[in-house]
Amino acid sequence: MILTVDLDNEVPIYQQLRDQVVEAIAVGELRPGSPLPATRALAADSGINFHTVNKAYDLLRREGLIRLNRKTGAVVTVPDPHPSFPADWAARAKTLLAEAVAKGMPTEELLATCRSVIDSFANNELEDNS
Amino acid sequence: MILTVDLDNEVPIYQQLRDQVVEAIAVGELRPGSPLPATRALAADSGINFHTVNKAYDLLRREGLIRLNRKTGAVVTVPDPHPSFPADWAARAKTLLAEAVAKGMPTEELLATCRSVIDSFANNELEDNS
DNA sequence: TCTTTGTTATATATGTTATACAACAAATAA
DNA sequence: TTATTTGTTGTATAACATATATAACAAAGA
Repeated sequence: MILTVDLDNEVPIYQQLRDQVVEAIAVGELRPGSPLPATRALAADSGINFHTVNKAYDLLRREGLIRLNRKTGAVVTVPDPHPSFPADWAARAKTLLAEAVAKGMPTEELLATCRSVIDSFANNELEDNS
Repeated sequence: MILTVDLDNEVPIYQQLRDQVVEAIAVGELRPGSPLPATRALAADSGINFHTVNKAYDLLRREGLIRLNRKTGAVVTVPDPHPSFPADWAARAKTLLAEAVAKGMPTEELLATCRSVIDSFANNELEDNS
């Protein structure tokens, strides 16, 4: 599990860490039961404050993606989706898709991009099973 | 052109306004040449400060979606996409799609949701032509 | 001239982000 | 038992983002 931060990026550090963990779960690099680095270790390796890592882990915990305790550290959980998640996600997807349409991207290209990204997740999952 | 704001929403007001304009352009409710409300008028109608409206309009201008001048006010422009836009957009789409996959949403449901949203844009465009 | 429009400037209040230092509690290893 | 490692919590500070308030300027049109 390799996590990196870009201090020059406008995206907050804790959000960068959160996004990388989410993508790692999506591609199957992290599965239910997989451990994440200890907050202090990750902070030292990344050259950032451990409170910032703490905030990223707390966000992931509130999203229901990881579990935290003193015994095992941070561990990926089995997904337990809220009933409202699909609708909430669709609303955010609408905003993102609208931006692309407003900027003149053809709708076929939008769907092709989404399909390509999703396929890249699935393909990585298969590779990890080998 | 009806714009509303939700002060209890965690999303910043200027971002809410920006998102609504983007969606209105995507569905064809706003087209190249369409005027937007004057900053002071919109601020008064929404009960917010006109500087906040100003910030939303400035963001839309920097995104290349509207044009601002003293004569005509804020006007929707013809989309002039940057060459890097599709790649940048794909990176953001990846983050959003990864979240849904990590939360256990089936990939077919993801694509179906995207397709449904895009279709809703296209359908509204046709309705506006009548 | 008067009004309307965008534009710019300054100031204030509140919330967010990130860091720093410190201490506590629980589990594990020596 | 002692020492270490882990997550957890607290306070403090600095920088930046968000939103409001008041004010003034410039350009176009009625």
